[in-house]
Amino acid sequence: MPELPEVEVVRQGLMPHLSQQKIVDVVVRCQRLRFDIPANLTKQLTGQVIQAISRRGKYLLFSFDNGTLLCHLGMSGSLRLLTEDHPPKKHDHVDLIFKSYWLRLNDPRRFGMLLWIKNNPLTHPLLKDLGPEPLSKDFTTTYLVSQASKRTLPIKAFLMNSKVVVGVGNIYATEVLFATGIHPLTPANQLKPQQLQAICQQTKQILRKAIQRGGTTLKDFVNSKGKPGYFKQRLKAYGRAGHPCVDCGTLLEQLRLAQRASTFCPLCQPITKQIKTE
DNA sequence: AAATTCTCCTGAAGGC
DNA sequence: TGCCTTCAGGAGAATT
Repeated sequence: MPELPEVEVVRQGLMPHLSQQKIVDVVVRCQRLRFDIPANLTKQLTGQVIQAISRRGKYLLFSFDNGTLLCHLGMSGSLRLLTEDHPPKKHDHVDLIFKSYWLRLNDPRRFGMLLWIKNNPLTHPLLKDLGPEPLSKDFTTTYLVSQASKRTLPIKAFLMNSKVVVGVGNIYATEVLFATGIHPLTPANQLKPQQLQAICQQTKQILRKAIQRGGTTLKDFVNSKGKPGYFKQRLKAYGRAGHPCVDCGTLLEQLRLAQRASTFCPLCQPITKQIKTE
């Protein structure tokens, strides 16, 4: 499932090939994603030149002179850059066709989005309330302390809230809390500044390392060339419930938090006395 | 208001 | 073999 590192890997893979390339046609085979793909997409995009490919959180933004194509890969979406026009496979919903490239969106679970934004994309409802980029200078300990002080929700839900910080999904939130020795249920406002500093630092470090390794491939994720990422081998907690902790050997446990599996080490990430267990 | 739950969707995995 | 249930989850929408 693409989180920030995976989306960034896709962006970096597409950029050198598609920057300044003109779209000659658009094929929409299935328009029902998270939101319906706008009916006028082909008309808006045909003949337009990609000016830039940027990222905001887990969103990809393709900039054109007449607007912005906003793309979210959801859980299972992938963008593949083809150099030949292969016959479409199952769930190959959309093609952006260039002179010598085919950019193909495949999304089995259809949680992704493909939207056309006419005006400044940063004022769009989906983007305007997003929190800071975790790898930017705006994401600081001071910021986290101020945000966490007024919130009682579990730190893991807090970290995965895109209004607090963008791009951190279940995999990386799980890893950050393991790396910092913090129990996922700890209320955000009970964390000490020192712990929030550790969260801030580890978030940056883990995301950077994941990008360097090409992202995390659990099952679906491939970059724009169809290659998987190699960060899965580095995951210490996510997906390892029932396996020994890499630091102390205790069997990792799993709980359910905000509809998501949360794996943690009961010894390295102790629950504090204040936390309710039910 | 903040916190929690529901919802969309398909494919894989497990039970019988 | 097949049918059923459960699970995986990003994030907006709905509800508490």
